[in-house]
Amino acid sequence: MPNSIRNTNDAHLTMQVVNHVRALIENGALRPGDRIPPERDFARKLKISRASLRAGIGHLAAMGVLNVRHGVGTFVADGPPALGSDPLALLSALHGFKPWQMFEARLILESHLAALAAERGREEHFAALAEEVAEMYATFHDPQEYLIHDIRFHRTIAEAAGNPILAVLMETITAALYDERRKTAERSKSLKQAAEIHREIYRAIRARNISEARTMMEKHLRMAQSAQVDEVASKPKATRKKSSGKKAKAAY
Amino acid sequence: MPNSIRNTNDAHLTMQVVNHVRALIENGALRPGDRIPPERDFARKLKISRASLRAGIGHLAAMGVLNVRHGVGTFVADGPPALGSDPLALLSALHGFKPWQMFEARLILESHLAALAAERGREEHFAALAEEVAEMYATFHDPQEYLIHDIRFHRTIAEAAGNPILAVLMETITAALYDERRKTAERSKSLKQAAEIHREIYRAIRARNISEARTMMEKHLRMAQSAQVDEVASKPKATRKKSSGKKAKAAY
DNA sequence: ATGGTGAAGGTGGTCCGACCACCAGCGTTG
DNA sequence: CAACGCTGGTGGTCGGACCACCTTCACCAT
Repeated sequence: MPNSIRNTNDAHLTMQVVNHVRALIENGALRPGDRIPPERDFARKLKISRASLRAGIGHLAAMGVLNVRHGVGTFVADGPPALGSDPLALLSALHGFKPWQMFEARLILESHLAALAAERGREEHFAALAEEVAEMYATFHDPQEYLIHDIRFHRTIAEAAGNPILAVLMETITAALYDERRKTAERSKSLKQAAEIHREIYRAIRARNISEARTMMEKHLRMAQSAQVDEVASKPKATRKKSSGKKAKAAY
Repeated sequence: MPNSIRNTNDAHLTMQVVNHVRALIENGALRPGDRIPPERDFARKLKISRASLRAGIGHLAAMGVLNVRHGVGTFVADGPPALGSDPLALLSALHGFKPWQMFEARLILESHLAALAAERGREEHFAALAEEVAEMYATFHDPQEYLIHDIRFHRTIAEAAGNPILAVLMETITAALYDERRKTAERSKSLKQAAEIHREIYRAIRARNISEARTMMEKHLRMAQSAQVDEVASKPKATRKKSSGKKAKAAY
């Protein structure tokens, strides 16, 4: 049985809810930021129980399409397109992604993004980039604050590249990457150095020097990688007691 | 409020379940293909209601980490790493991704993948690629069947590239892309032509000719794009009655 | 008036317990 | 020996009660 694409599992009703909402979005009845009806009403309207409706909403929320706020309501996601950070993190643990693979993926995406930004970026983007670079110089003594602008810088490049899909993919990877980075406060030494490179990237993009933008971005990311590569090696290998044939009665 | 990365919402208990399972996976207690305890038992073990547990499982299932089979049990995903196809399709509808952006993203990923495959691929991968190419030649009169091997060919390249993360991203995009493609049966004329190019890609990879592999893949994808670009243009623009200030009482 | 305070209503979150639908396995039956 | 059908276990659905959170607004003290 050559299951062509994907065995889109999931129960009937859950699927029904997902598709219903998808349809509402596709035909424009729901737009980013909009609020969906209260669960009780919506469930009644769809002729299903609230539990089933919630299952569907859960799926949409897990995929980052809906945004649920306790005591307020459920809304269609609006911010920068994103695909939930957890997914990749989970898959990472599941399939044993290596850090170098993460960096490689990021390198490929971001270098292209930089090139595209140099090619298609507009004045407003350049201004935003300059702003963030300035902020980085001003905060390289405060890793916490610096990181904010670092992220915004890369995010702005992705926006300037004019391809939201690539931007989403980049966000997904960097989110998974930062999960580890957030723990280790960077030395301000390398931060100042990083700010320098960010500035060069910015200049290359503004000058619409495509290959230079790509090259600089690659250089930057390689440095970032080697700077973070230290604090690894201490990952305890996943050990699993070879279940001795019988029941292992795991400690779930 | 500079929300750094993502506002990881979701309720307490749902989160608790997700993290619990994540922990089980990370420390090796759960591996791909394993089965998790029955919902009733698991819920009791975690001291939560079955409903809450199901909410958590729902999230994990939506992210493609768990695979629920009615009447059988819930399992940890094992197949080729994948990130659920719906998510991107949903985001697509939500943020109005253009087809050319999809193709651009795919082009970037797959061309790199082809290059990496030429660089790192092993004999076993080459053999599998040859197999699929042969199958394509044998089935170019049957679009349905052809598609299977087409997919497998690209998937094998991704595997040969040795970076599962990039493979996941590719799968995500192609899945969203095929959703539209499945509807339109391809002309066998172009399929035979496509088979030719696949063969050339294969030869380039086997010869470890990195730049040639990349170039051929780019060529192939560009042709595929223009071949599919026809059946567009008929997308009814999302119209939304500008709510006249009052309540619109939409037809959810 | 102004500003704080608390009650009310609406919304999502959790729980319970029952029942339905599906699947695999095994014994019975022809 | 093969086909049938029962049975146990598992996920799917239901409804309805109650909890937790947020917003609003009337009320009261300043």
